Amino acid sequence: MNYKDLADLIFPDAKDISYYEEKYPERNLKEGAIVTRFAPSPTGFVHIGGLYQSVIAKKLANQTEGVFFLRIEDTDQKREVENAIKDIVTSLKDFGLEPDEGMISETEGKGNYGPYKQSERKEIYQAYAKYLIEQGKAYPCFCTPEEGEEIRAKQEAAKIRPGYYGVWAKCRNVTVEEAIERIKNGEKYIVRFKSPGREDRKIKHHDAIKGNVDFPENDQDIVIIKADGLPTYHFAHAVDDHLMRTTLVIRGDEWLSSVPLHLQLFHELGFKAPKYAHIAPIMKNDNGNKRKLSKRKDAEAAVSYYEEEGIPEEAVKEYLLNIANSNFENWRRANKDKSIDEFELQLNKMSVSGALFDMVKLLDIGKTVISRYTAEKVYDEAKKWAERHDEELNKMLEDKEYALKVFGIERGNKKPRKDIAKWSDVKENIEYMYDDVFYSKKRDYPYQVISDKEKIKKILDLYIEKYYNDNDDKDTWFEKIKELAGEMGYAKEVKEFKANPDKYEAHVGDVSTVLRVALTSRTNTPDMYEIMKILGKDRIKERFEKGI
RNA sequence: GGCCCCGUGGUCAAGCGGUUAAGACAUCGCCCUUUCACGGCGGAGACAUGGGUUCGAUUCCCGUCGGGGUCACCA
Repeated sequence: MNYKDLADLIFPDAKDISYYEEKYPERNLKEGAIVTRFAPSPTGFVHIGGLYQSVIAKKLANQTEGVFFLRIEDTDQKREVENAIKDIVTSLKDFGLEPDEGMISETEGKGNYGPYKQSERKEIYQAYAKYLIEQGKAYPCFCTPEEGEEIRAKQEAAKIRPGYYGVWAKCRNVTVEEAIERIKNGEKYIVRFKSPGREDRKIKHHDAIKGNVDFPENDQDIVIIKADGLPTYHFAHAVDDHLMRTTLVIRGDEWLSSVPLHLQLFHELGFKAPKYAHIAPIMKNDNGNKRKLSKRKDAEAAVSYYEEEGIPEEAVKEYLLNIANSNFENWRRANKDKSIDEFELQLNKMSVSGALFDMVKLLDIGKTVISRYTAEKVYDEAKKWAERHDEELNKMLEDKEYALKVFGIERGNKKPRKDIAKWSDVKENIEYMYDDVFYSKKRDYPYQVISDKEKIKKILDLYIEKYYNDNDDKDTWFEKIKELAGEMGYAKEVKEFKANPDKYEAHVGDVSTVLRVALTSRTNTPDMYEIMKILGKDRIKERFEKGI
């Protein structure tokens, strides 16, 4: 009896691997094209780190006219979470990161290298596991999980390196005959890789991001097929990325230390190994210690958070690109109107260690991104957000024509307003332009320098009766406020006031403040001329009457 | 603990043996301005540490300290 008999006994129905090799041929792409993927496991919501990887992967594929695909790694059925796949697919779509190939919904895949869900590839993994067994490069292991723990405990007690290797790999030397007999007797087993590695030898790895990294060879006989017949991550990675003809594996750097194993697997399977790019995670400061953004502790770890807060997808992507390649910022400044698709990402410029997540910076980018939008776009996005998250704002925005005027204030000129960082800022920013909302809420009138009620009333009355005219242009409009200041005995120019502080009680700016506060109940607003234009005389008058 | 990686202002980071050690965000001041947001100008603020190597180290080497990752029938 030989390895072949053993392999046939374990996987009687498995196809010969030549079947798959022919079915999934080399891709016919131009030289240098990168085939890469996002390969999450469906264990919950999409993490910002996953989005980060996807942004990078998609960009690299696009830049090189390659392929970006989505593969679902669901080989651990215990951890699977309902709707997770749907969530992954829609998150990518929301951020404009649709894969060229791979899963496009909970159940459907697109492309010629599928299935793109690992649980549907069971027979493929088994074919390759069988192939390894036939070659004596893998073997059935009869150790129970409990025995495994015992071995580990002994190793820890003896302070030696833990794991299934060398003399500890009990089943490695079980003869074919014995193995066959034990299997026939119904003994439970898993399949392990027979590692040809030696811990005292080094391997060299060149990572596209981390650079040159040397490791000891892998000598662990890791399991490749679990008790449930599904492969472990390592084995599935080797088989899938070979068969899907991946050229560049982009993944989190928690995988870096598995590289020796993976390279060995590729080698023993007779595959050409892909290149690797291990990305440093996005971190968070936690009491002086850095740690990865955590799904459990940090709201901002979930991609859905950004949608809920109304932070534009574009801002999130720009921020991520910023972390990826710090020269993005310079590029952006030099190319204000270009699409980020035109920016060329370089892997070797990526940071080797993890960056702290900076919400302040993200929001700053959000402000800039939104300031570039037209009133129409601001309206559309704000409306879309309001429909999902803010009923009151949604109602305010029903009158599109009016909303467009409001959003049009100081927008579209060379120095557009930068006061909205995220859609959830919008309501607070515009609510005073809506009578219903404005009058329904409790308002303070924080008058400043001129706070005497009589004087305020006089200013307001004079202004609306004598000076205000719907048809004034901005210069005339302001000229009149100056005249009003003069009539009140205040300085018509701020400079004059500053030159003669004792001579005047107040100046034109203070008069403006009175008007502004009466109008909006706040001391800070965008351009008051434009606000008055939109409000019109009747509403201005009404506000003056109520604002005293 | 073993192995691997990393250590430039508060944060993200240029730098790659000789620099007044860029830039961005944040912060402070001034200017612009009827307020604010913007914009402009300016300020403060950094090479973890100790040894080497060198005419000269932020840069190269070693140690120390600090941080991160990994050591599953999880990915």
